[in-house]
Amino acid sequence: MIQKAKGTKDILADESYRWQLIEEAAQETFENFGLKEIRIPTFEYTELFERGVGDTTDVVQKEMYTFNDKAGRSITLRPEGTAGIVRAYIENGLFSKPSPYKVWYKMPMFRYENVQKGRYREFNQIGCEIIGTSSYLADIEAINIANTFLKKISIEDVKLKINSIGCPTCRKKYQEVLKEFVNENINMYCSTCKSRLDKNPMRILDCKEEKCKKLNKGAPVILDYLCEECKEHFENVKNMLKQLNINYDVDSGIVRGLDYYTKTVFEFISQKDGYTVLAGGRYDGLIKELDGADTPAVGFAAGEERLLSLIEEKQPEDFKTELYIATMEQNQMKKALEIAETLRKYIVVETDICSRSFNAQLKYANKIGAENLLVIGEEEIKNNTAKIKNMKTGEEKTVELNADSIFDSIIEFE
RNA sequence: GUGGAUGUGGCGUAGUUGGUUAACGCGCCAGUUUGUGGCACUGGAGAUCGUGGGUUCGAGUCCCAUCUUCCACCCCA
Repeated sequence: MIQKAKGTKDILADESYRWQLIEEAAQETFENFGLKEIRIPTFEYTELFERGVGDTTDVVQKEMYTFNDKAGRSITLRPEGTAGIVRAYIENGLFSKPSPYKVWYKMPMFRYENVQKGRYREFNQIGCEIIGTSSYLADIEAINIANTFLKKISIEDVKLKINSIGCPTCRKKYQEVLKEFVNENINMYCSTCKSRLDKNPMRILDCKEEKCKKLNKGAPVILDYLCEECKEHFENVKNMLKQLNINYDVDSGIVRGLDYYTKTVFEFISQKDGYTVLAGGRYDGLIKELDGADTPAVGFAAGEERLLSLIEEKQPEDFKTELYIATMEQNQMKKALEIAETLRKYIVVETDICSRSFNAQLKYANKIGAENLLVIGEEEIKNNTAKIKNMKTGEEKTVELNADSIFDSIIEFE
């Protein structure tokens, strides 16, 4: 038997409406902030991610779905959204649109990693990008949008953590100090940390090994080495969050695994599951890195599967069939279909499509939870009247055999 | 990439130290019921026991390999 590919998921008809709920909430939230939806290709040339996301990152080094197409071009299924959107921004000359350029998206991402809780190889991200402003107010806007969205889908059990990782200038200074600190005890660190020293020293602070954690005590903190501009930016962000009553913790351990981040980074972490449901930050250097003009930007992305797992207990109502039309014999089908066609402008109507017996039709109507039942037989056609029944209460009513009269009595039942 | 657990009709399970046509509940379909569903009863469809090897007269049961799913590490949303 052919199974679904590892790390993928079927979203069946009895749960797709929960996804729609989240997606509708997302669309509403983003639109209320004036963002419009963008859709970009599922795959790009591999180079985009190597340069955009960073070729030393784990995502690029070991998690990409990369292959050669028939003409020998290296293609990669997008592992994240930002690089592609920035590519589209540059390629389509969107800098000539009113600035800032603000978009949101909802699209599947692909990462070849081992499956575990809240993690799939094909997963869906909902996110946004605000391109063209360096103001701290844009950082606030991003966090504010994220916060509003999470509230709208009733996710309260999350903690906002923020940090600033500075700009290339102050980060360079900091990394030197950090390297000196680590170097004093370098042979006591674990082997991965040793290899991180040159490549990406800030990752060392993120190490989960007990001995490394201990060694890291008293390590210099990036926040103490921010340049004037970065420092002021971060202070402004914190002040405004306070004024807006958005609770946050400053966590100097938040480093982010993608190379393009600068200054403000933030994560909303689930208290229950411990994983990040939404994360983002500023990426002032990315557009230039991808051969665009020097343009600041900020954005975030949320994992839809993770959001969903947090609201699993809450089961909103799926839609129900409001009227089932049963026929005694199939020569009443024409009438049934005519009435159904008219009523479908307003309500959900089902009729028999299995050539079932009258009795079997009723059983089916009951099983799918149809709210009302209309029976059409020889008599009804002759007298042009029929009985309509509320399946829940059992209440019955005689109506004229036309859409208006049927619709009216369905309304009356409610 | 590393480590642990798992796999029997659509779903949830049973299957005794290896022994005849793999069982049960739910669900699905039909009938009892050519004029009203839910209840009940009767019948039916549906499983090469994850896959491939091996041991054996004989494997759902034992051995090996492999895959999936779940969980953890790494990393990330």
